[in-house]
Amino acid sequence: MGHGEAKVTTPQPRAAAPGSSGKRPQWSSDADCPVRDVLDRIGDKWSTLILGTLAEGPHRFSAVQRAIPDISKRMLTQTLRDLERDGLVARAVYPTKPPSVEYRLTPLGETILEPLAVLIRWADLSHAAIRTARSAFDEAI
Amino acid sequence: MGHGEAKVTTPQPRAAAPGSSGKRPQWSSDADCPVRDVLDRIGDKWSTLILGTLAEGPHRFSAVQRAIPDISKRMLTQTLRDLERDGLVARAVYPTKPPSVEYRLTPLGETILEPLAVLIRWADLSHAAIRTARSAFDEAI
DNA sequence: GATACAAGGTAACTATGTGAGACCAGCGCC
DNA sequence: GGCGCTGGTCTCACATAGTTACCTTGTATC
Repeated sequence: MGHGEAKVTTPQPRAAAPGSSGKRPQWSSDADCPVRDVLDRIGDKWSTLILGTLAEGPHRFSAVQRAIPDISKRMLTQTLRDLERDGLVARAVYPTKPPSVEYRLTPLGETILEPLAVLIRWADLSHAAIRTARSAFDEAI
Repeated sequence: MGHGEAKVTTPQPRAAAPGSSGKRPQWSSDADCPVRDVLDRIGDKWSTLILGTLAEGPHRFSAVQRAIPDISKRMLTQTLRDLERDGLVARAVYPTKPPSVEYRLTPLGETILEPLAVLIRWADLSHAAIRTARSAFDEAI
């Protein structure tokens, strides 16, 4: 069945906060809030780095690891699996002499690149101000 | 995500990704990478919710807590402090009968609203596809 | 036989984020 | 005096994220 070997770690649904009640603005704290979903995905330590790497084109497992030297194999595997589970990354196994596995962005995965780029642009523009504010705050203590 | 001190991993200069034409991508895994800074800030559980609440106007401490019912006082205080430290939120104390504290976005804080809105728009558009992919993946196990 | 690579799996451990809830100050109220 | 409100701080405990290290299967190389 596709690439899916029968052995996969048990998927752990991310539990969310108990239901809130009352008005819901566009910023909802509900469990099924899509924002929460997205931020839980890209908010971790490695997802954006991996997406950025795959944005340059398909990579094999070890190629991703070379591109992001300080990631451990375990986290690379796990993050890749999570991204695959969410349909942002596709995994293809080629039965070459040493079997090689290739990861690439799906069409859906490509669409997150632009929102991410907007955020990155903001980060680049603002990080000087943030660092200044941070220093000022820390010295004011 | 990293609250408090920035956890500095050993900065590793990385070579150009294989297969790419030597262009330096904006996706760096360096420790002082602004993207990491931003995602560490907004990637946590409450920051975006608080920013969204304050986007509607200044709020007092307890008003924010009413707007986000499932946040604990501890996390509210801590996240507000972190946002203040980064210059995204300003804190003003008024010596009223019970002293009241008002939080509002700084001009810098206002500027993150748009990148965030772009991301939220993507999340809204894509969360159906993500959930579908997730279900398919989970059942393929 | 020993070593290395491919792409992982797994266990043991640590670090951190988050939550629950007690406690604190000053003030008003009855 | 006792209770509640304001905006916090504090400690304890837990669950999850993340790291390190060692294991697998098979082929190729030394």
